[in-house]
Amino acid sequence: MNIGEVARTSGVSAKMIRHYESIGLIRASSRTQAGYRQYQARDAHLLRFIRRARDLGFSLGQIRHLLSLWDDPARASADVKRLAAAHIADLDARIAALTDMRATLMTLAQACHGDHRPDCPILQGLAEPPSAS
Amino acid sequence: MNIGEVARTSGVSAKMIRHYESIGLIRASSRTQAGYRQYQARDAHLLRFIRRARDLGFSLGQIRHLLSLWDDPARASADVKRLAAAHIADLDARIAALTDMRATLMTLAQACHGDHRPDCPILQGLAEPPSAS
DNA sequence: CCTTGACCTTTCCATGATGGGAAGGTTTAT
DNA sequence: ATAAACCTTCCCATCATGGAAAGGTCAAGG
Repeated sequence: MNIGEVARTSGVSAKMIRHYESIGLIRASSRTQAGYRQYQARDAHLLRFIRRARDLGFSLGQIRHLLSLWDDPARASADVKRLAAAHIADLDARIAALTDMRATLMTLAQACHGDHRPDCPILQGLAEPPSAS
Repeated sequence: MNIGEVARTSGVSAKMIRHYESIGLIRASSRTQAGYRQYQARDAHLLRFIRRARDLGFSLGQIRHLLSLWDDPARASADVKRLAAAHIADLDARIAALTDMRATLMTLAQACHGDHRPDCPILQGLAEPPSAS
């Protein structure tokens, strides 16, 4: 399989596959005489794993860790769970931060007439210290 | 006021103030003979505006727009409100994406024993196509 | 007057994950 | 033989931010 085909079947772009190889996330594939990378079905499997982990928001560093656990028959599932729990905590923090922004912005936007006049509570809210009340 | 002081009073780092100047988000300040940037109270005010907008998650591009509206006495508040609404929609999309990740990950993590054994539904979920059920 | 420490200056590099594009080689099909 | 569709490496860009280097300036104290 050339890189284009494995990209198609794994959902990871050829660009990213080369990148993952360059940072050592995946092992360098074999090459044809012309220098083309050659992949097997298990490479596609691995890339799909990475793709799904990315879709769940894991960083490449965390994925590196997940892959080493995946690869280790003597792993403890507790280690995987701990990694997942840490990531969930991170997601929670990000969701909370975005939700706070959204709430503040909604409050300001709701107070804004949104007409042809210049008076705007949104700009006022940005210009003045956020009132605690 | 030197850059350090205005950084302290505005909450924007000196590094970022120079950066904002270099990309034209704020005008270049006057300089002392020695080349030190000099700021006035209104510069601190402007930087605080930028800081609050950043805290609400606006991009520098959006802030550029917000600043031009802030500066325009003939603005229509509808334009500000539209910008805010677009940003709220963006926040909503990001919150939804993160919430989806969190839910999927929680489902997998809850099924994981988290003990010394290698069997792990989290890794299985990443290795296999997510089941639709 | 000189030193020291706390400022300031510019410039280059790094992050994280991804994409774009250039310049060139290969393979395949017409 | 040629064109299309691949592939290769290398460099650059994103976005907002920080770090560090190498050097100039200023104020306080010996």
